Amino acid sequence: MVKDNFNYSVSVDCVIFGYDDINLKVLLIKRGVNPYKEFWALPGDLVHPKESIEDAVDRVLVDLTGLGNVYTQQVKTFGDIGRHPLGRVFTISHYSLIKINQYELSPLNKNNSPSSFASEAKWHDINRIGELAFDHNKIFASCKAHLVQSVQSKPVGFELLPEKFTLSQLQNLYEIILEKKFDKRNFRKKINSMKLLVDTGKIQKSVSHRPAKLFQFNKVKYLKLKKSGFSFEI
Amino acid sequence: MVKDNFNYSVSVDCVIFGYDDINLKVLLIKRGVNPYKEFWALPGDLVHPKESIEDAVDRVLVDLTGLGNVYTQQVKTFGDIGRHPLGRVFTISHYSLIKINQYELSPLNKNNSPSSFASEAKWHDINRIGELAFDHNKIFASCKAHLVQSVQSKPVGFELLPEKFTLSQLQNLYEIILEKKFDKRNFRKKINSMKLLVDTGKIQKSVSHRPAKLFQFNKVKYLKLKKSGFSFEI
DNA sequence: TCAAAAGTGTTCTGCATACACCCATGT
DNA sequence: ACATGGGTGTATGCAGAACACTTTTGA
Repeated sequence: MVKDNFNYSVSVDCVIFGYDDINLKVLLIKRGVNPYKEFWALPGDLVHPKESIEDAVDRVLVDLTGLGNVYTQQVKTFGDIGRHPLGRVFTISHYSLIKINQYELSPLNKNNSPSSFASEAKWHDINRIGELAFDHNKIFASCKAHLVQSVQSKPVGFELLPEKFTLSQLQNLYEIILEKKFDKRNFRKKINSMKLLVDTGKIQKSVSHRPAKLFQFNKVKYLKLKKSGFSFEI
Repeated sequence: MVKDNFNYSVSVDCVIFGYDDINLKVLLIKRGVNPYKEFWALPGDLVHPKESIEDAVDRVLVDLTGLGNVYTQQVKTFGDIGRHPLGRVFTISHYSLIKINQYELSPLNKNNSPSSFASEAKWHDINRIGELAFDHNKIFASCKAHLVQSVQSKPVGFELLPEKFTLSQLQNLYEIILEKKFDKRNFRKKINSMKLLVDTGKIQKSVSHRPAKLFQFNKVKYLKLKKSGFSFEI
């Protein structure tokens, strides 16, 4: 293996999902530099020489959102010859699920940071993202499809909800991701039968209707159950 | 983006699964060169400059097995800093499912071919693969886990069976991959209810017991059904 | 008192499970 | 004739689906 074989570049791209109680959103940046200046794009950056793939993803997330400790899933690597005009760049796509109410837009355009490519960052409704830079529409589609699969067999939906949430919020989230309606009573029966939610004893405030109970996801219990063969299914 | 950012190398690695009517097997090569000389390893090669990821995988497969048109699934990209002693090499792992009876060992050590790393290629029982080169044990584990998931929601098991197969072969395959037993009558009821197999009218020959009917998987019908919302579930 | 969403049980249907015997072939 | 795996049906239980009304709050 000679030096000639080390001519490629590798990046990570992140599909950052959030849920605002109405729709599923994705956080996009508007590119302030060429190529694809003024196009909306997935946030991402090159993997640095002394950094693992996971560290690069975390760096992008922290830099853009200020959030660490975020649920992240590697999805697929894209490396078509012409996908980047400046050379052969492979990009390892990921999606992250964040609690949108914890999100605060970081100041952009810090030097040498992933968001230094960006002139703006904004949440977009996942059904209205238009034409993105590079092959990012393809990447987004892969990540969305992966999320749809994942949410049905792993309790990852909770990563998109606040710490304390109502059953209607949970149901609405599933309805939006899976694009189908659930019967309220049957949905609650199923969730209840898993015994993974704990009633916090608190209720919603200042809603102009009967306030709903607030629940929390018991992750520790889930991990124990999983070890003994339990599988989460919606 | 300057030249400095193009210092990495990218390879593909393939977990090639086969099924010999008894066990699930993986095709490994014994490395004839350093690093990891004499270690068993997953077949793989660098992605060439003018070649897509998929083409690189196909090249590895054709070179080693002579088989084209093989079911292949990208799984995960590994790029830890120390994973390759000669530099930063990212590897995009895949698994392939082949009909083991179509497989013929190709002559090894052709120049400039993926198998030029190899002194030997051999099928290994998936439960007895020992310590592999690089991080290939981790890669194998990922691919195996992905296969286990996949086989339960997609009809990929048929890729491991001959064109015409018996229901017992099919059941045994699932039992081995999922490491659990099925009831013969219930298994057949389920398979039958999907109406995806066609009775070829032929039967086994030269078996010292009642010969079994041979079936074929109707892929065209599956693809149609899938479009209208059908989902394969074992 | 009205509007809005929360919360709650029962019936029915269909699918998963459990289970045992006869059949066709080669030796 | 015997050994080996092939092939088949029924009864039971459980989980998913369909379905409507009362409750609690803010305005």
